[in-house]
Amino acid sequence: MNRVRLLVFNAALGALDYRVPNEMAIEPGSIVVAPLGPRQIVGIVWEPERLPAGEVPDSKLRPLIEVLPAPPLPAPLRRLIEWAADYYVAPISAVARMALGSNAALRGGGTATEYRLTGEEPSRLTPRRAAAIAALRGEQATIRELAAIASVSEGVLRGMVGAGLLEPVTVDIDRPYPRARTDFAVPALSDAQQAAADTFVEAVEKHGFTPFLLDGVTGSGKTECYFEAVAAALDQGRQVLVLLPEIALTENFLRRFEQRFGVPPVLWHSSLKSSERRRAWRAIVSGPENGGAQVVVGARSALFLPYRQLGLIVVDEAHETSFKQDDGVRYNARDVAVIRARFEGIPVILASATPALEAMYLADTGIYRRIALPDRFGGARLPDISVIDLRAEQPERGRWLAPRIVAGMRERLAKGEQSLLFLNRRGYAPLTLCRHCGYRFQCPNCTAWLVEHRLSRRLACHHCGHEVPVPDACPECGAPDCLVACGPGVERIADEVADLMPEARVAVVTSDTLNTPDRVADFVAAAEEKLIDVIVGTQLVTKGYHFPELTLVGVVDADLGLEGGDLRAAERTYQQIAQVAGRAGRGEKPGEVLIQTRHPEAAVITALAAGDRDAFYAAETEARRDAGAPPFGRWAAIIVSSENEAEARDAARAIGGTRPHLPDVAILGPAPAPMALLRGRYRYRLLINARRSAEVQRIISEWLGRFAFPQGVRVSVDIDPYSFV
DNA sequence: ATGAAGCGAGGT
DNA sequence: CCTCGCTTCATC
Repeated sequence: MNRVRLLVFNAALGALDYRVPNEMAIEPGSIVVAPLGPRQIVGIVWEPERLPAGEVPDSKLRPLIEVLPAPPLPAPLRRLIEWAADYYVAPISAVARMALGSNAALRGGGTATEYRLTGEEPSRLTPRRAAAIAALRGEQATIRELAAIASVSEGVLRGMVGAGLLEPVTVDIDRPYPRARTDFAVPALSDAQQAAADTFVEAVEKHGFTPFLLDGVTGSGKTECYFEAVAAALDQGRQVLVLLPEIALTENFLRRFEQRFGVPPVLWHSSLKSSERRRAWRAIVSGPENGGAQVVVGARSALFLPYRQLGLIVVDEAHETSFKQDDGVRYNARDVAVIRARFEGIPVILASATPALEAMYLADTGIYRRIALPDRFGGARLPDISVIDLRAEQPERGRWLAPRIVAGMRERLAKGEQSLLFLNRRGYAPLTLCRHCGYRFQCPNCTAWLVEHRLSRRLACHHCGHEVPVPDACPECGAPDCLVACGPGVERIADEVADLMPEARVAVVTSDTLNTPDRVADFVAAAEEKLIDVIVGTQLVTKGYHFPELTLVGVVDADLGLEGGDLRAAERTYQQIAQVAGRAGRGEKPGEVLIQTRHPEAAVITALAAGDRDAFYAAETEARRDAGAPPFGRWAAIIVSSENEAEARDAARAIGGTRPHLPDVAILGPAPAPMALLRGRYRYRLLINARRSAEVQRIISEWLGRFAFPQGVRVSVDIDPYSFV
């Protein structure tokens, strides 16, 4: 009897045993189709000793149906999946799912029919067709995807196909990607860059697990250094994965990549169209030969893909908190990247100007190899940083910018240089209230105020997407014209700049305004051509951009990130401000940074002002040590949620009532989570603080494994949480 | 997950 | 005696 164990993509089922038909060739990692009741499911052949399952007699086993035409998941990836499931206390099926692109990709081959505009412009157009033509210029995708892009129904587009406005294009799913040329444009590196690049190249050629921390100040040219390591891996016929924190970075990044290698990389992110995803996945699994993927640039979800021949992983902006996934499997891509490199036996480069404290600690203790680039490229100097004490230097009434920032911007405008104002708050105002009765606009689904967006004339919740038009009268007392905006968002700051300097050209840069690659490209081009004088932006502007004429950075509210009692608040504030400060003075002209705060004495602010990074890390290290926080201790959260408040509370209390009592483990709660209502679900939270030596994951899974909860209750575990909401 | 089976309440 | 809506159970 040829018996085999499958990992199936369902947490409740987990592992099921099947019989292998005689003529079928399978091995661990094979992706197969199996019968389940009346249905067919996809499963991955797994080593039975590594995937426990209930005993089922041979006589009950049904035969596998077929092996899918995709390479088996390699052993290092299977070990990584097991590791992540254990470490993050997540169902192994949920982790394994991230390795598979889509069901369609598993079949591979074949063609897809996409559509594009024919360019015909008939004299008479219905409004929907006109809107579709405007939205779809330059797009080519399936009808369904085009319908989503143009916000029209599929029926409209089908009608347009019939009318000859759209034409079908047959595309080969597995068509090859162009080859990268490692000698396309070899850059001239500084001595420090060359030394770093040489170290990376040597590690890539030796081909063993080596974790690097590429610790280089903003503007030091980290990317050029690791591009040489990428080139070395490609020359060896291996693949490279470059993880980036946000899709906003890619436009800029892609350009630099193409300038170095002559072709764009293969992209992987959540908003790929289905045919793009299919093509990318096939190329990734088929390896670097024959037009397969050589370099994959992706968001964190690219980390679990079945690369055939991985030779190097790079995590750029490795300190970014968006590498931490906050729903489903709550993994941190930065940490998992290092583990993957270990299983694959390859180097991994974590690049950052402001490394996470954990990474600094691992570098200090010699576990990571630190490669430092302490100077800016081309002799540019780091900017001068000064602090504006808002209690002493107050903005005018009803304004948010202190006179010194305004004077600085006027000076830059007169000289034809650019200014950047940073405020990590989208919209016009974070809170709207009625001056008559005091009514505050709150989200019905979340514990959060509705944020006024004046550009779209709406009040929006930034957590669940709930939106309402701004009303004319108070919904509570009915008084007309009584609503007042409280506090500033970037739109309000932009208004203030326009008021103070009517001749300045102001650009608001947030995820609302830069929501497509085209808009990002337009913004970058406009900034580079000096068609913008003042940029007002959220954290989107803190990274990646290089505008030589930008010489003044103003931080509107440095205290914003320090509120809320978040474990990493100080670190994140330091990183954000250091990153945005790094946008100033990247060219020949020196930069200046002005930081507005009400707490100029805070350790973060004094360290920033003094340019003393070591002082900040030293203070933060001691604070973490005292709090038993990472890297010295461990935190974990258990989040219990339900649409029914009482159900969530009861489940959380039931869990709390059976808490284990262990000497190395402190368990706090349950208490309502800081966002007690999120997307319509009531949330309770338990926090676990443990010594490093405690086996937190085992304790939690044994603790929670005893419970059976009602249908609507979800219990999720967050190991090493970043977000404390 | 997801469909089938089991079961009590209420309707014809 | 049937149907509806709900819970429980099995799927290898």
